[in-house]
Amino acid sequence: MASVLSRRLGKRSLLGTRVSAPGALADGVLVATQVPGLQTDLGQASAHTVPREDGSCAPSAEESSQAPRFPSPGRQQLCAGQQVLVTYNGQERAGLVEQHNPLSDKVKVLLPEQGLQACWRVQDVRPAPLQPPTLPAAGGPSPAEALQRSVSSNIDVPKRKADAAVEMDEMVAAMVLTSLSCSPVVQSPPAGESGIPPSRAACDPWKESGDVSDSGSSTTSGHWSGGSEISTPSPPHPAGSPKYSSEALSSPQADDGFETDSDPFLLDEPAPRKRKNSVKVMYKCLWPSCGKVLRSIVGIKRHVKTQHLGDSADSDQRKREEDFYYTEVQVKEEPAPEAAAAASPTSASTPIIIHQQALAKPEALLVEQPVLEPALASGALSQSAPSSFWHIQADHAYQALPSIQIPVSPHIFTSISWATATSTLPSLSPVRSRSLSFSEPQPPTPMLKSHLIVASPPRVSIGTRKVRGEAKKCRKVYGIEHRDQWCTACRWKKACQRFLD
DNA sequence: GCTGCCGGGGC
DNA sequence: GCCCCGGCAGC
Repeated sequence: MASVLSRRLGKRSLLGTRVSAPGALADGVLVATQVPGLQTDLGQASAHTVPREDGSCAPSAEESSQAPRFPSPGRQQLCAGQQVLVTYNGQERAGLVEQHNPLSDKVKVLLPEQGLQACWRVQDVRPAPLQPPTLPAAGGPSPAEALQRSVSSNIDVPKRKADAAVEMDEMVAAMVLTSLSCSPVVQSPPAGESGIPPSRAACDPWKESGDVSDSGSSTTSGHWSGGSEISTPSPPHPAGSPKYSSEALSSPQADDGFETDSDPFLLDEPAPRKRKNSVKVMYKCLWPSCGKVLRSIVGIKRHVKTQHLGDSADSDQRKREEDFYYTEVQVKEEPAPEAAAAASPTSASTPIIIHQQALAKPEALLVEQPVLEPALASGALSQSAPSSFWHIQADHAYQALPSIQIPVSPHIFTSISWATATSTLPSLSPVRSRSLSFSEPQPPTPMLKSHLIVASPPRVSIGTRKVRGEAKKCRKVYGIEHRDQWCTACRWKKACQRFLD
């Protein structure tokens, strides 16, 4: 258990770097390595690392607090296979660079002597031929300094026993808050889409890809995080980086933005308020006979821009126009086997398209994620005229009506009866015969401004009170004296849900 | 009058 | 959201 806790703490630690020794220690569990006799004060040690905006850590004690916290221009770039020296167990060890992640300044080093791999911060790794540990270069750190620097890689592994749970709770709380700050729920309304700040836009792929694993340290898409679980999770990047975006794109979970099971932060956690009844906002292309549905604004914008508007148009004008060619739709997150069966192969076989536009603006670097969720039933829409989902939701639990999404054209006078919906959702009560009708005053053009179209069943009965059902009701069956056996609706003097007509 | 249930309201 | 109830309408 202690090891598990330690492991969880390791994965959740935001404070710095851990060193794991999977080969030398049992089961590859992350174990804090400490330099003997160099028990540094935690507060002092933590001053050695300052989290930067890109999720990496930079030494700040030596580089002075007034110095700008940017990567030093002379930061060493290590290449794979390069021989380096690292401090391991208080001793200098020769190792081979396996990977160097410049963004997070982490270097994956293979220690042949110990037969293990581990991650070091780049400043704790010294190229072997250039900087022998016992021969500090001119202006280089003294041996004492070198030792102190080496300690910084271990600063975040104090012996935590009693307050470990408390700290973990704090970390979890921080993660939750962090993720909430980018959660779709708080997403700004579409009216402000065009004014999305870059940071905001950069935040979208993170939340929409649903894959926040290795968000900070793993920016090379699969190379860095492969194998050991050494990578340290870091908070989401406030400012998006191209590499980061591409990483999110190539995530294997890119087809399910809400699948957070792989989230290392939440691993082994009791499912936190699962997405029951969660509604997801997606964006549908309104271009005639397109109907593509993407989960990010930037994705749909780029889709419209590249696929329909073309690149030749003036960029400003294009940016304005593309807003007209998509709409926001709400998607209920729930398994819908019927919808999945009805989905056309178009949606089922849609490949994941990754756009790598190194020179484009940051938002254009976000992945275009075709919707693969069967619940969306996008297959039925993908090749149809512009349409929207009417998200209909029962307003009372006793009505036991699952919310349904009925694709209709917003431009056509539409009349939907609940009986129609029953055909696709058998669990719906056929009793409901209220008609749902609405007409769109807008001209029949695809120029539909992005609106969140959410319609609930009209509460006003259209003049006709529901015809009394023929079936026996709970009242008749059980009698007044057994009122507790009535269905809830009957108890509440609502339409009986047990004995449907 | 009995019954079903809509709409409203309290908590 | 859960629960109750007044009141309306069909029988």
